[in-house]
Amino acid sequence: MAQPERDDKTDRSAPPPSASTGRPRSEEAHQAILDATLELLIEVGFSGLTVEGVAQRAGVGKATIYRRWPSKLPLIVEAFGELPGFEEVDSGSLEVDLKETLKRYLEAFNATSLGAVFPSLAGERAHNPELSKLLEPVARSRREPFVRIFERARERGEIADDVDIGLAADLVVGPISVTLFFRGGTPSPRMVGPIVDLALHGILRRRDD
Amino acid sequence: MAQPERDDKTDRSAPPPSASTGRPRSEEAHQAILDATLELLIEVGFSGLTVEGVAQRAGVGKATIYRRWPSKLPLIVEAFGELPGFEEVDSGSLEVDLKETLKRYLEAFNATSLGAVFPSLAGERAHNPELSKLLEPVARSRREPFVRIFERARERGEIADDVDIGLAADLVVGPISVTLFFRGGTPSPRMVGPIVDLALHGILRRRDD
DNA sequence: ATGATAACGAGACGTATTGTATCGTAATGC
DNA sequence: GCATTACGATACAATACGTCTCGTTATCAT
Repeated sequence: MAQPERDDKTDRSAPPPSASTGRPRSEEAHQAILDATLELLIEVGFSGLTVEGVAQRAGVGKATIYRRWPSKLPLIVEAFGELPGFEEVDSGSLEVDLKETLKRYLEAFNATSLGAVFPSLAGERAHNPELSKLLEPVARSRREPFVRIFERARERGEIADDVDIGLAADLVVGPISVTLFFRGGTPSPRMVGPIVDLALHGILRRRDD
Repeated sequence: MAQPERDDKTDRSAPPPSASTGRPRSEEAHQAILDATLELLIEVGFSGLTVEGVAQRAGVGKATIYRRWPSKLPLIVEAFGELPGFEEVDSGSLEVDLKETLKRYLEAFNATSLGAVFPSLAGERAHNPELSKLLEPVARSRREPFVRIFERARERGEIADDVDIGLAADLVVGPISVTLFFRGGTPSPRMVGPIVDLALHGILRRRDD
């Protein structure tokens, strides 16, 4: 009681600094909470997820959750971050790299229901700077493989020097983003070929068609 | 009391069919509610918006809101639909049409804070079929101008017959969608030129560069 | 062993929000 | 002027968040 209150509201993931004794936190419970969060996030979405529901499914008390995460949001973000990424491809060909990476990108997206979860979080971001900061590395890790593919292609001389590589990456992923967010659909792997062809060669009719 | 209850939960926007008498609904209150909803939607976002807050700002009672909309969601969607669209361009040139339309698209997006509101709604869509249905025409109205631009370009022979026009539209809008949703940024009108150039001519180095 | 310490599951609690219902009042039609 | 319906205000039950307190259990230091 004489202790000043912790005003650290952002990180309860580690036990208090003075704690080298006492019952250790259950790693099993920790993982069960993350698993349950992810399951419910997929099932009922961001706004439908309740901490009570997570606690019940994980078989833990609510306090066990709040001991680790200061609020619902960081819990969701951490569970979200557990989703696996996708492997990069380096075949020596821009077109092959793009098609294969985009295919894996989509497969990871659909297999993990990232497509159902990410929009929920993205929607909250504009009015929640903390969430925005937490979400940034996740978004970046999805973009970087494409940036690297284009950097390698530039070194090989496959693309012009004045092509904005970041923009090229966004152009390739763009139709998937549109399908997901604007149209509310599930991006199909069948989109990959046409997307890459169109992005690489352009929409205009070529003289040598 | 002997009356069967209305199970129509989706439309209270019109007075009950039997009502040709009594005090008419205040059109002033109606508009004040929509305005307040839109203001608050922009200020505090989807999850921060409360019906109580809308009632207070609009200077009406909560019942006046629930008399018109069955729940918070349809209210938000209707307020959202009040946002203005953007004018189409038909200059006879694909490149000019695209750049000018995309510029207006972005200006409308930013001026109306649609960019701050749409992601919130999009995120809920996956777990709310009703919202999905309500959101569809909004999304479609933003896409159709681009589809028409490409249809006219095809008639003029500017693009090949085998180009998927829907995909082309998504390709042009794609980087904006990526910026908005994945990166949480505000799309700048300065993106328009590079986007259209890259989408039209392709990422690959042309032989006649 | 034994005691100090902290996490554990369970659940009560205060606050806030949603959506319903009920006030007395005000506006419109017959 | 009377029936009818909307009005603003507010009380209400249900639900969720986040805090707190139970009695219990696991680990460390001695």
